[in-house]
Parts: sequence; C-alpha cells; structure tokens
Amino acid sequence: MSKVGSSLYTRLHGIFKAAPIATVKPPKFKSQIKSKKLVNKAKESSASSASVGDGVESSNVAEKTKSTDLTKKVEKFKRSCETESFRQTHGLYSAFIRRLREAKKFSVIDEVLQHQKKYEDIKSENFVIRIMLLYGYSGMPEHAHKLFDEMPELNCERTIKSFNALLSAYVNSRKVDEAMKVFKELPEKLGMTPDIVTYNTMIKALCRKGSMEEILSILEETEKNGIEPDMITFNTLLEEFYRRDLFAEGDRIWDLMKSKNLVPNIRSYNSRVRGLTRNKKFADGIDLMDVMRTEGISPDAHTYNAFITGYRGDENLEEALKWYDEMKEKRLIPDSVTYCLLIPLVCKKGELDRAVEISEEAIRRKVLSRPNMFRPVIERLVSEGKIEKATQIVKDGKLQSYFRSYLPDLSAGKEKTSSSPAASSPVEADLLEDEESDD
DNA sequence: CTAGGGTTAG
Repeated sequence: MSKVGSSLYTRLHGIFKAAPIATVKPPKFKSQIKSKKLVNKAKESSASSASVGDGVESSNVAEKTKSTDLTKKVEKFKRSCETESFRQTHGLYSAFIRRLREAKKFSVIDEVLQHQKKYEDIKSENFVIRIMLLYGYSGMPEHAHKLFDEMPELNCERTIKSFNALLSAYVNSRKVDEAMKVFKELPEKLGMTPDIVTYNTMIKALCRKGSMEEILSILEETEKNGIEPDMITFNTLLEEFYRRDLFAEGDRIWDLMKSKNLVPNIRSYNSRVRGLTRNKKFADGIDLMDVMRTEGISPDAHTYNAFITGYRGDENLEEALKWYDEMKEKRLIPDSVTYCLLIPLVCKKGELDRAVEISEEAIRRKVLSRPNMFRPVIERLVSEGKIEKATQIVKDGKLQSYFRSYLPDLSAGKEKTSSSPAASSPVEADLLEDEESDD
C-alpha cells in the first residue's frame, strides 16, 4: 500500500543502478573520429582548406567567385529581412543559417544574426529565442549568451523561456559542462524558477554525457521542486537506454512511465523499434508494430526508416526496398533519411536505373537537404557517360553548386532552368536555391 | 523554450 515512500527518484535509482550508463559505450560520435585524426599530425593544414575533395586545385579565381557569391546572398538575405513576413518565417532563417554553418562561415552567421537587432522584433522574447537557438545550432552558444545578457537593454522581456533557449543553445552545441554551469548559477541569480523544460533540457544534456549520477540528481531536484516528469522526460530516457541497447532497463522505465499514467506515444515506440532493428531483431520490431496498432498508434516514417536502417546495415537491398514500398503503400511520405539510406544502397548494388528513379522521386518531393545522397548516382552516371541524365538530375534538383565538378558544362547554363521560374518570391527562391525544410 | 531517426569519404 504504502508506495508513498517510493519516489520516482528512488525507483529510477534502482533501475539506473542496474545499468550504469556511463560504462556503456554509446554509438560512435564523429567528434571521436575527428580526434583520432588529430593524433595523426602529418598534415595539419589540410583541415583548414576544406576543399570538396575532387579537383585538387581550388584556384583563387574560384575562391573569389565563391566569396562574392556569398556576399551577394548575405546582402540579399538582409534585404529580405526588411519584410516582416520574411522575418516571421522561421524556416527561411534556419535554412540560410544552416548553409552558412555547413560552410563554416561563423563570422557571417554572427553578422546576419546581429543584423536582426535593427528590427522591432528584437523586443519580442520569442524572436530573441529564435536567434539564440540559431546560434546554438551553429555551435556558437557564447554568442547566444551575450544576446541573452543584452536582452534587458534591448527592452526585451526575459523569462525562464529565454533562459531555457540559452540552455538549449549550449546543449545543442555539445557544451554540456557549460550548460550545467549556467543551469546552476543563472536562474537563481536572475530570480527565475526552472520549469519542466529546464529540467528536460538538462536531462537531455546529461544523457549525452552519459552521466547517470547527474541525471538522477536532476530528477531528484525536479521532484523536490514539485514538478512532475512528463512525456518528454521519459521519452528522453527511453531513447537513451534503447540507443545503448539497455532493453531491460529501458522496459522498466517504460513501465514506470505507464504507472505515472503517461501513455507511450509514437516516439516512445519508435525509440524501442530503433533499438530492436539496430540489433537485427526484425521480428520483434514487427511484433512491436502490431502492439502499436493495437494501442491505436500508427507507425510513421520514422518507424519504417528504422527497418530500412537495419537492413541497410546488412546491405539487404531487397528487404530495404520492401519496407520502402510498404511505407508508400501506407501513404507515408519518405523523408531525407529514407532517401539518404536508400539511394546510395541501391546504387551500390548496381541498380542504377532504380537509383535514378528514386532520386527523381526525391527531387519531385523536394527532399534536397542532403545533396550528398545523390553523389553515387551522379558519379555513376558520369562514369558511364550518361551525362545528359546526370545533368538533368542536377538541374532538376538545383544541385549545381554541389556537382559542378562532375559536370563542368553546368556553368554555361547557369541561367534559370526553364522548369521553375519565379514561383513565389524571387528573392526567397534564389536564397534557398537547393533547399528543403524537412529537418 | 524541452524528446527522433541518418550523414562523411580516399
């Protein structure tokens, strides 16, 4: 009867003790791969001039062209910002900033974001939050912090919401220790009360770090302050445990969640499905899909992608395609992950025609955020002398900037392809060139 | 403002 004494903290403590996360290796991160490279200090300069890796000579002329190109785009973006509706369109900002981030143009990012202070919007907390998050996605949390500090003088209201955004900026930049530092110091200093979002953000950070002890301490604090862990709290934990193949412990958290009257949702299920398919337990995955349906939850594109991912690992094209076909049968929209998985695999298996077909479908659906997925197809087409087809794909997908080296003639036809003249606003169309907003 | 999948090779 007396479950009174068994707080959430206590119960999780039992689960966690059974599975000290910190001792389990998480899937490899690219940062680790990089650091290995650093050991190999044979060529230290090669990193800075991150050429695309094809033509060895990146002539000065090309560099120049590129940078003036960029300057023009930045100017154009700033001009677009004059329009209120443009400023309110989040996707346009994140897409543009993502481009800059991929090109490692951090000073340009700062320039563009600083520019936003010119507008009245800067008095709106939500607008400032967006900018802080954009800094965070770009790995520039110090800039977000500076903006946070400036909010009062910008006449912008500053609540726990913007603090949470600052915290996210640190976490998204993988600066977990710094996140912890501001979490411990700032709210108190500013007279703010952490809310469930604050705690969930910290739990996410500590999952990333793999520190079970610290997760527990956050949970304890959450409870102590009378805040109930919610769906997001539990799904964050579930994702982490299943990602580390800790099924037994994950399942116990699952039960704990249900005992709190939180009904597992599509994300809970997908976390588990991913864990299963990554371990080639496809039959179990299928069973779980049946359970989902019984519970009234329809599998979505993420669910299917989990299977495609699993089979891709085995280079099992047949099964991968089977799941892909079923996904479409169910009227689910394949996304960039689907195509990123599928197109290179199909290509590798020598099914060039099928790869072309799927590529064209991706382009038709405007799934263009990861242009590298088309690389094997373009390479293959070019090496087989099918220049015309390759050119058509590149043009249809507006991928010229990525594949110019394969198809030098593209520069000649830099005009607009007759296919899509100014659809909506010419400014926006040009800025986004080959853009997608699916992630 | 907080929870997802994948990606990058010579």
